[in-house]
Amino acid sequence: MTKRRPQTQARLLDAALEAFAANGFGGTRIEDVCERAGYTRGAFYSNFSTKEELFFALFDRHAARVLERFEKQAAALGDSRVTVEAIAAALAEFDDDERTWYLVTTEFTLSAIRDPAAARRLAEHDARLRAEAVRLLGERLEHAGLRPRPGIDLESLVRMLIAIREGALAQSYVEPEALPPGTLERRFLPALLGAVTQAG
Amino acid sequence: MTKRRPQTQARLLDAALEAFAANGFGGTRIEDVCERAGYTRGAFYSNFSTKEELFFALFDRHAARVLERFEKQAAALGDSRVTVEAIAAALAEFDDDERTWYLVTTEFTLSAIRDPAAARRLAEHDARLRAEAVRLLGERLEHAGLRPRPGIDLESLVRMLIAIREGALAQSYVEPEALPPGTLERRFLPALLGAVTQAG
DNA sequence: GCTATCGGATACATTCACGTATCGGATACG
DNA sequence: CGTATCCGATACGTGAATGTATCCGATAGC
Repeated sequence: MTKRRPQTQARLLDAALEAFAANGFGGTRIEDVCERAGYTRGAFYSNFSTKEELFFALFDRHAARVLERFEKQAAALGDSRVTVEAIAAALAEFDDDERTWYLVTTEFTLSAIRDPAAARRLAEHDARLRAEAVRLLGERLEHAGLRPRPGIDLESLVRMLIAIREGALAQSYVEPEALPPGTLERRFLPALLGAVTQAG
Repeated sequence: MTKRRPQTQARLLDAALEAFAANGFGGTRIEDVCERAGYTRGAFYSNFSTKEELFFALFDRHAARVLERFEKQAAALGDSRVTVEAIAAALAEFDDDERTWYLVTTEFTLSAIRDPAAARRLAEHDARLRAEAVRLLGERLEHAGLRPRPGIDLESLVRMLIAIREGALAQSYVEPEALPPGTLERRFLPALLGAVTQAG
């Protein structure tokens, strides 16, 4: 019997995302999640056994969605012309719900740094995402008539771009008015990308 | 009467740092901190009123120490000659207890993103730290016979360097073997710094 | 449509962390 | 020294979040 079940789980996960983003993992009670989802704690314990399990389930769903969306974007871009500036501009754009994800994934990252099992899980997902990013960035550079300078591999470059994105977001969310998301990317990525690539 | 008092507070703060780094803010009980420090909860409530207060006290102490250390480094460097590579190398170095600080400050940042009051506090501290960094970087660049290219201000550049540092650390701590701390800095900072500065 | 099973609600007991109030020992001061 | 005050320990009460056990309604198979 499984008609309601997936829906219930999905709603609980949606609610958990909201709750964790609003109050953090430690700061949300199981009942918070249930209230947001429109259930009681009975429903929760019928579907999950601990708050941690819910957290991990949320991460897995989120990871799958991010990857899926990313693959679609990569596929959709096709053969369009690009420049270094265009690549930088694309990296300076942010979804509306980026903030919510940022809060939850960063907290997950923290737990992963403390817990080897979670770290493996996170590393695996990140590797898949990076592979897509490497593919996408490689295509874009090729279309722009560029290739990495000697000593620069795309994998590292992607890691660098991710680091910049995450680090810049942290500052932007602490001081949204002083540093709107994308500011640092727009200002520095063209120079950085130009410096690590060459014609060819 | 104040002989034991500062010592007790210091020990509680040390213990809190350990505990928060190990289990996160939400995940540590006040008693955890007291046990690590070798006291009972009575000592805690005699010195602090809430766990949040302890957290802020810890943060303030850390901020003061970092600033102090930073100023010393700036003073010690004096007029020595530098290159872009030397600056990059300096930014690629990490304390042993950097990891502990990273865990605690990142969690604090998350709470600050959620709470405007904490965000102001954090922004204030960060601004002081950035001001020192701007001064130091300006001196180093001058000694290297460089100045920022038009359109690049040092303040933004420092923000960028901090973003890179934090973002890279996150990846390094999740996969220490795949990406030891400093890897990305060594690989990309020379190019980045070279691209955003010019002789003068 | 009847029934067996499943999913979620309700009610309860328990655990756990918290905060306070009080006590005993140590320290600075006269 | 003696004493007043401060500091940390101990013991207790409280509230909140948790987990479980049971119940009721809904759903799928016959």
